[in-house]
Amino acid sequence: MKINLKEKLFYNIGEVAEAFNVNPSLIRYWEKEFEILNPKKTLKGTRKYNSVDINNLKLIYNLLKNRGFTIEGAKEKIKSESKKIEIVEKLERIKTQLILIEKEI
Amino acid sequence: MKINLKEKLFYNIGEVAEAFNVNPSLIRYWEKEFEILNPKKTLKGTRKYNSVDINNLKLIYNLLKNRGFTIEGAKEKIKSESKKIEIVEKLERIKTQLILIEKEI
DNA sequence: GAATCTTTATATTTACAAAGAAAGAAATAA
DNA sequence: TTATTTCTTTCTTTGTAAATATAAAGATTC
Repeated sequence: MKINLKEKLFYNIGEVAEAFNVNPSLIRYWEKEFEILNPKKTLKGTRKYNSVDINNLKLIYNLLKNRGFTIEGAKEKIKSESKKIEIVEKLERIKTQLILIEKEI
Repeated sequence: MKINLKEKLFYNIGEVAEAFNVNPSLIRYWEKEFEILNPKKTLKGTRKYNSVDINNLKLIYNLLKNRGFTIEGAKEKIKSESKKIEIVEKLERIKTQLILIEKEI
């Protein structure tokens, strides 16, 4: 990324595209393909990217442009990663439950 | 894979293609793309696949068809994996050297 | 004659870009 | 200020190039 995207709360597609050095159409295309990419839109439909959107874009960019995944492959990867996170969270909750039980005993 | 490829020492391209449920042309195409794929050939040029070749095919198939890599991405992945293995081997050799030195002291 | 070979042509899929319309922003005139 | 013009950006839809996969052709081998 040329420009650093950490000054504003929201960015337009042009700024984002320039930062990633890709065509704006590509950013829109990724939006169609990847569920996680969901920038807010103004009433007239202009996209507004916040830091979460930027991070998701970084993730997608990395998988596609650096790590050599296909779009489908990247989708799967993202899904399985988020599943892993879910499982870890589940285990964390179980852990705190168990600690509580231990204390009661 | 439909058929299990563990009975013979060598298989022809037709058997391999059927086992992976792909077109023979695809197997030849992958051979052009992936250096690691190097089946022996008879004097007349007929390909003979042994277990190493089959394993390499499994690896390639898995990266492309299951894990969603592009061809280029899969090539990179294979390279970086083999580099990892090289490094581990290097470290193993250093370890034995160090043990020898320790004993001398 | 069924399977394989190489080379070349073609189909299919994937990833991205172009085109024309609409909206936004900036400069200029009333 | 408030219209008006002008230039830029973004929109969606459609088109297209590149990558990937397969098929065809003609010759050769099993």
